[in-house]
Amino acid sequence: MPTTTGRAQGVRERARAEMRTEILDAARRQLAETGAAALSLRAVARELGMASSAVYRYFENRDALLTALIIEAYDSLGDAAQAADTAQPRTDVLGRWRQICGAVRGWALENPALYALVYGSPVPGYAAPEATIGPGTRVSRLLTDLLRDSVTRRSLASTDALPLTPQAAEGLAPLVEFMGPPMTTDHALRGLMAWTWLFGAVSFELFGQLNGVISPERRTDVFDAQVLRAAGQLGLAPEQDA
Amino acid sequence: MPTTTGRAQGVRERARAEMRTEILDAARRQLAETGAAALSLRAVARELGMASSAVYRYFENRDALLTALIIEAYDSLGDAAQAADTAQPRTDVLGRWRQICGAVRGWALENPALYALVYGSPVPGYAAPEATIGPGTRVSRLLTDLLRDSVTRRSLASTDALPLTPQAAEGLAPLVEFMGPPMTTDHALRGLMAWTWLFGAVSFELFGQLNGVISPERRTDVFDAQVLRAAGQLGLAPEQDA
DNA sequence: TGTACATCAGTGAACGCGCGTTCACTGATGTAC
DNA sequence: TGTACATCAGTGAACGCGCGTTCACTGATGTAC
Repeated sequence: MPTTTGRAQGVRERARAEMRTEILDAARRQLAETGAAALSLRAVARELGMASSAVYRYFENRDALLTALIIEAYDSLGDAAQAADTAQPRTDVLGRWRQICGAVRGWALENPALYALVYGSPVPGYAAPEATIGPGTRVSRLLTDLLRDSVTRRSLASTDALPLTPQAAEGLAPLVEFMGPPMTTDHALRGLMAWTWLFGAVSFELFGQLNGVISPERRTDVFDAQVLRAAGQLGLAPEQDA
Repeated sequence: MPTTTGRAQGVRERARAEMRTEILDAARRQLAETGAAALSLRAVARELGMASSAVYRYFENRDALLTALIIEAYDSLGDAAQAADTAQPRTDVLGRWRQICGAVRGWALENPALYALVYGSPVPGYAAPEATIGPGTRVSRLLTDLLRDSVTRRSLASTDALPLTPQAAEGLAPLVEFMGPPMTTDHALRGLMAWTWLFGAVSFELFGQLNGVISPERRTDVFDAQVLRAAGQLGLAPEQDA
């Protein structure tokens, strides 16, 4: 029945969208202070000067708010990493790897609460819905594409593939499929380790595990050094590997 | 004034200690269900059938309970890793590395809530007191000792030390000191990456990041494969490195 | 060994607080004729 | 262009709940003589 004029509804919809982002902004701010588990609808509403019940016009419940924040986080991180990637010449795979790593770390340092939300311990009692899966794989997709470019350009040494048990190869099968041809099980294992290292390094730094281990003012330098070594182990910088 | 007979007080003290561990047990159980942020003194007391105020006879407040759990977690993990280490011949550095990694992962899978407590996102509003620092370094200490044994036994190749910027070396200085002589900056960087990878891998598995990436029933195999590769990169298995 | 006293574990009520969610409502904005 | 009606954002009170912490208390256990 709504034979929308388009313009008029547009105004209301725009107001709705604005209010929605205002709520998300406030929620993001609060996340930083209290953590995901203690994120409170009422506090969000309070910060915006509105009745807590009004938030329900925009989000079905607290979990829906959390889900929106998670998707936002994955998307924001994905954007940052992708921008860093495409700013490099496509052929400069080492440069792309370094830029992606730096972007992931930089984004995490700027948005520690959002990072913890998606890469920290799961929020108890909250099960991430399927809608978060897609955005969650954007960084992996970038790394995969990078690796594939390396392989097809022959700059990834194919000679030093190491042996693997059949069981391990079987376990890596979904990842090989995600990577797509012509990627092999060996590429999958290397990529998995690089990916694991990258987020392990960022998590360690953010979650305080490096305190007393790496001088705070030199963390970027140490991170960069690790990025280079990881590139060698990935096979991106053959002259460094062995 | 208390000219303790020793025996009598011993009874009371033993009862105290027992009650304390009962409270900690209940708290641990609850941690698994609700997460650290939602850990509740009242719920712990309820589970033990006592008044919530009684808990204050044993722990000054909620944070003190959390601190006790954190120390317990670090100690329990440290025990597991140490037992795995010492079960291997001291000269078998590769075997020790594999066992330590397996023990860390195994402990984490058995105690996911405790693992998340110490290696997950920090609990908002809770600042870990100094008492947690010592127990927190036990695994790093094991890995460091292992690396040193490798070096002194010459089974860690010293020829393939890669270049490092002075800034990165400076940042690694506290770690080099922690490792003690004769460890170098290169050893520190390698050790840091292995340590980062290990906990990154365990966190990814526990926090659900491997869902859809590695077949659940083959995760142990894939983990073992990574452990071997990491050993090569660490320099523990020279025949695999390069 | 027996008695007076001190210590201390545990109780239960109370404090003030914040939470998620529902619901009947008001009033402004948009729609249809 | 003007009017009757529908839609919908936002309100405020209420629901039932759980939380950490304090405090005066009771009664059992241990201590000193």
